[in-house]
Amino acid sequence: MKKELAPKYDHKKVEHYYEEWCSKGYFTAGDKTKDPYCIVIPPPNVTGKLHLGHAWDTTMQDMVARYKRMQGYDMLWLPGMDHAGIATQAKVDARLKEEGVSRYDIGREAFLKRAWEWKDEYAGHIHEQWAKLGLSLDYSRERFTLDEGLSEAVRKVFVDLYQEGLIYQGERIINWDPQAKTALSNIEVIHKEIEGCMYYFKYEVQETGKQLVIATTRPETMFADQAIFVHPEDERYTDIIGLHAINPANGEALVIMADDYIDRDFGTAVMKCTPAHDPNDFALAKKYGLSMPVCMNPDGTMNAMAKQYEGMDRFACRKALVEQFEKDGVVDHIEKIVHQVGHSERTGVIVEPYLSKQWFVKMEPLAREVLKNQEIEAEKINFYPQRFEKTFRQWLENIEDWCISRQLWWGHRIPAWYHKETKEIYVGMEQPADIENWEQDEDVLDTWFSSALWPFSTLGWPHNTDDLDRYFPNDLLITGYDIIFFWVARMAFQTRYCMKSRPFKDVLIHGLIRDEKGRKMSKSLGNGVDPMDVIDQYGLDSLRFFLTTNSTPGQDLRFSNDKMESSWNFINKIWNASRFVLMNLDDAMELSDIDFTHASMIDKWIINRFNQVLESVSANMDKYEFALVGNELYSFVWDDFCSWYIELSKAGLSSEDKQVANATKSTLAAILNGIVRLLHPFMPFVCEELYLSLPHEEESINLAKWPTKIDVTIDESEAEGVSQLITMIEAVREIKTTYQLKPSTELQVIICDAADRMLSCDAKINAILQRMCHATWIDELPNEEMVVRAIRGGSLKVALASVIDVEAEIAKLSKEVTRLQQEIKRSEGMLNNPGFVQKAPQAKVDSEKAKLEEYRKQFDIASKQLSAYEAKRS
RNA sequence: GGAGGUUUAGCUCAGUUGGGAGAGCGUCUGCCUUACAAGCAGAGGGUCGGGGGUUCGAGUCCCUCAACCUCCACCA
Repeated sequence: MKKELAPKYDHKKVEHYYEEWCSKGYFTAGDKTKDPYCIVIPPPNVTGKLHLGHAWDTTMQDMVARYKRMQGYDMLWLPGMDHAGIATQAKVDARLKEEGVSRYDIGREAFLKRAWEWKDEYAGHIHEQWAKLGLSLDYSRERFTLDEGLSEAVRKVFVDLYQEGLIYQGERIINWDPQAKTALSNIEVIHKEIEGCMYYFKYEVQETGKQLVIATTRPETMFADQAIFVHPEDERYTDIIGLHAINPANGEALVIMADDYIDRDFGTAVMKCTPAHDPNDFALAKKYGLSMPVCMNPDGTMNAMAKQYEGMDRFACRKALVEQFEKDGVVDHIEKIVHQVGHSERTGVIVEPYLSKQWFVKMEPLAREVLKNQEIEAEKINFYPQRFEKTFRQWLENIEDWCISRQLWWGHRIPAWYHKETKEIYVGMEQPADIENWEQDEDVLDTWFSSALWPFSTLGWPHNTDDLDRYFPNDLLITGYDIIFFWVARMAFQTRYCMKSRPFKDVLIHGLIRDEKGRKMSKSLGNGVDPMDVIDQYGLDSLRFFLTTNSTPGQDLRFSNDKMESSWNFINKIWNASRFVLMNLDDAMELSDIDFTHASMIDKWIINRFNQVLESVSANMDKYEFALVGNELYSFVWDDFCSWYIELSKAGLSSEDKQVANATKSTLAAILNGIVRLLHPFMPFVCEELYLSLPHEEESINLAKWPTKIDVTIDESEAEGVSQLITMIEAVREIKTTYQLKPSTELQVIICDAADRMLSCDAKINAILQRMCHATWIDELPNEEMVVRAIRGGSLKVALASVIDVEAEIAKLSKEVTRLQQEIKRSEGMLNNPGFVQKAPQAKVDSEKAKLEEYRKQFDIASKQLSAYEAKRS
């Protein structure tokens, strides 16, 4: 059953197959007669809608999935979403705020109910968008990071790591987000350059009355200062070591201590030590056993240590304190500086380094295992492009312990319980039997703790499922370079720990998508492009082709409306080519009717080109070089197939000889069917429409196989004949343009061989010349001046005495002669070089010899003609 | 302070083991040729950021300089 093809390409009328494809189970994995291939989707956050970056990331995955399916793999592309702890909680908080309540008003249980409602709502949006993007996901295996199975996996990993001593609880300086009121890991802190001040304050040495000047950027933390440090060998200060200085903020005496951590060249080389509010100070305090009081509340306001400033916001306190110091003459001077300050990745507020009790993963042993396995060929994760492995390794080599507890409600609650009386701690998969005597840890785990398990938790781990056995390790992961640390590295060590394996063999890293001006798309700039709008305007197939053919692995991609249009035009071109083919095929034609027995040299030429393209396209697909594939298909379809073959085929189609016409029809049908299959990973919808309209085998292109070489070969003289024909046509067209003749002007041409002997007319070629460029090949040498053009293997001449511009022809020929001389010189140089002849591949040497021969022939013809014109002139 | 990226036609970018500089868009000229004017046929346009080196041969490999960008680590 063939489909009718509409006269005009309209993406909106074509992109409707998705539900049908899903319901027919084309994307459901599990055919055990085939080899498995598995990709898991990077789970999008349930916080919002998918943006163009998601469209790019998932389109590449879909391309691989469709390619692998066509190659005969049992392809599993597993979908899922991430609960995105802090981000989702912030969204739900905001929604509650609109209703005038806070999460504390409604309590943990009711809050979680609201969060699940949020999740359901946004999961719905994401499903709609995945459908719009045409993704060949196996929805029967969809997972969510907070679902029951994944939660079990999370608990098991936590318990195992805890029991091995790789998870511990500790009081440390962590990054505190005072808005979300939770701890953050290091990589959730974005360092941004902002303007600030370096405040220089005067301290009085208690014992001597002398003045010390000490710098700080955060005066409000002075209430928690515990000591003053100088360098032990700093002669300026050696005499005051062991004495005390008065803290101007609260009048307390701070002991002056010495440690070689102090940089003698920085500032005044005197540092105040605030153990609970700075990681370096904390380390010093630990070394010397100083106490570590905290002077702030979790919401970023000052606590009772700040005396009259209690309850004031940290920055308001800073301002007020400095004003007070100005009045009191404590300020030595204030320097405006630009410095890096940590901001929360999610809420954007300035992060407070803060002493707090949290859970940590001890990273060094886990990272070491990953690094060790990167040395083993069968165990390493292969990065595409390779340079990203360096990024990955360097992070693991300099890793710090991972703070995994979050003071949130939305997430996996930490499976630790504290005994109400004994304060004993219990960590286990299940709650203690006598639960009434225990209280569970209030905190939840960092979202990335669960995402780190994604490659195997989604397949059923910790249970031994068939899927786990079959699809793990995954074959490929595709993601952006921005989450190598967040996610790729964490999957690497958690998978190594839990599964004693790499999570996936290959990881393809892509860049970020930017707007037309090259800026990052962001909410604050309001320059985001909604993929759904693009799809509405140009269609999904155009978007997919744009995304995959205008990008280089690992490089950023700039959105461009011009290139979207160009993608659409390409699809339109294929559409029209298909219409042409369909108009010329017999309605009843099936693939089984294809017969190349009487194929012409032109038919063989395009078949040969197709075979070449197929080979290189397959090789580049295997290397994830989608842009190279797309560009090659673009020029094959547009230039070779449409501009040359279709035009040349018109002669064959109108041939009296039925067998010849049938061979041409067969070639048109076979090549176009092959093209549509090669393009299916890029543009599944239009390819389905075309596939079903043309002679085809399967009920859907989703079931079609990746093409194989067509078993028709072209011999050398035939190939030469086509090349010669093409250059003839080009020569005639160029002459007509140069002499401002209408394209429809009938010209008579003669063809000469390399020795300038006139060749007699070939009727078939003549018919083609007629059709392609309104030229007639004649046998008689005209008795008048001729324009000459080099063609493959000889020359083409046209009698144009009345219009020949001798000077222009001389100029043109001189240029040509010079060019040929240079080429001959270059070619001879190469071939006379023993190094080249001995070392270069034989094929290279042969082709160079052939080129040289051709150049010499053309040179002879051109120089002879040039002298003829010159003689004429004088 | 470390690491990485970019620099090629007017614009946006390709250029996979070193072997005659490419595409899309834009520009100029001519065409409604019965698949496509969202098209067809021609044409013009680049000392491949600068300098040096390796090589018979460098956009491609090495060194160096410059400009722009990104990430990581940052100190009171």
